[in-house]
Amino acid sequence: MHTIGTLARRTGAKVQTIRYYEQIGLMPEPGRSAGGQRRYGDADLDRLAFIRHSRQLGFPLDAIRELLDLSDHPDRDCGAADSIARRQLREVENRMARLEALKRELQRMIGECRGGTTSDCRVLEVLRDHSECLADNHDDVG
Amino acid sequence: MHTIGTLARRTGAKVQTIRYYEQIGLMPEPGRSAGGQRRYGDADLDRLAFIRHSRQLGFPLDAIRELLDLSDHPDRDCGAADSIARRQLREVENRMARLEALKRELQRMIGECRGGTTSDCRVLEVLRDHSECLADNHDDVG
DNA sequence: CCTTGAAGCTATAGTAGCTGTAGCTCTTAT
DNA sequence: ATAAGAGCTACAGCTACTATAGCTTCAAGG
Ligand SMILES: [Zn+2]
Ligand SMILES: [Zn+2]
Ligand SMILES: [Zn+2]
Ligand SMILES: [Zn+2]
Repeated sequence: MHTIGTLARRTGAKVQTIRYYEQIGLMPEPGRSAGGQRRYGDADLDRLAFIRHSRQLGFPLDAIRELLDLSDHPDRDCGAADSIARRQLREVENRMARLEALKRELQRMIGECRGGTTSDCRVLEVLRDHSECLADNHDDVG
Repeated sequence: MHTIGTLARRTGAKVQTIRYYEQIGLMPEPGRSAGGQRRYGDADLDRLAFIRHSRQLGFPLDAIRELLDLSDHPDRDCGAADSIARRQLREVENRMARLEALKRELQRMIGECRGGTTSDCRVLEVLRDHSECLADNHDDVG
């Protein structure tokens, strides 16, 4: 039996985060000690580790909910799990592409500034006027 | 004189977003019509365009607050503006590096899965056990 | 002048995923 | 018996908006 603090230490999650996961139904309500403190088993530890690891790989909580559900049913087809992972990969690739574009704009405006007063600042000029940008439209940052 | 809707159309911001910027002090309180509706001048339009453009380049609102302040004082040294932009560039580069690492892990786990049931799913195996990962620790996702 | 529909108003709650705080109580070791 | 440390609930706050409800104002057509 583990306390919530032990789970936190073993998984790297904050104590409040574990209670939050319980609140939103991602972690089950655990048993309680005589005094009302949470007591967890090894299965809870595994589940929390799964959640934290998935979060570190960027999966949103509702995707993790589905992944946990699949993981709880060992005889199902794994296609669903794979497609969630592929969706996450596409999401990561999209974000990277957007960031790459931002990076280029930032590098350019920083590189073009020759110092002086803010009235001559190339950085501020670009921010004032998007037509100074390379891209003709920036996608949403997300 | 422009209505809030005109500002929204001209800058791509939502009407509620403009009122939100006013509420947090990023946009000034504009004049009002006899009936109490907001009426903006061209300077407000420029300011909002500056804010939206900066947002599209990923600057957080408090950085934008500083940039606006610098932009409002044309005789200051532009070093401060440049260093805000450089900070933002570093932020973008960090995020990209983290995403690159995630991308590799996702690609690998997807590529290794040979289908079958969820008990054999390589994706779920990796999520269960971080030691299956390439990286020995994933940084925060942010 | 009157009507009508679009646009504006305030206030409030919700989004994602936590994190921090206040003011308690419980556990455990000495 | 006491005291430190950990746990408890409940709630506020974070970023940057977005959506809704229920109302009022504006501008154009008749
Ligand atoms: Zn400069
Ligand atoms: Zn631009
Ligand atoms: Zn699979
Ligand atoms: Zn891992």
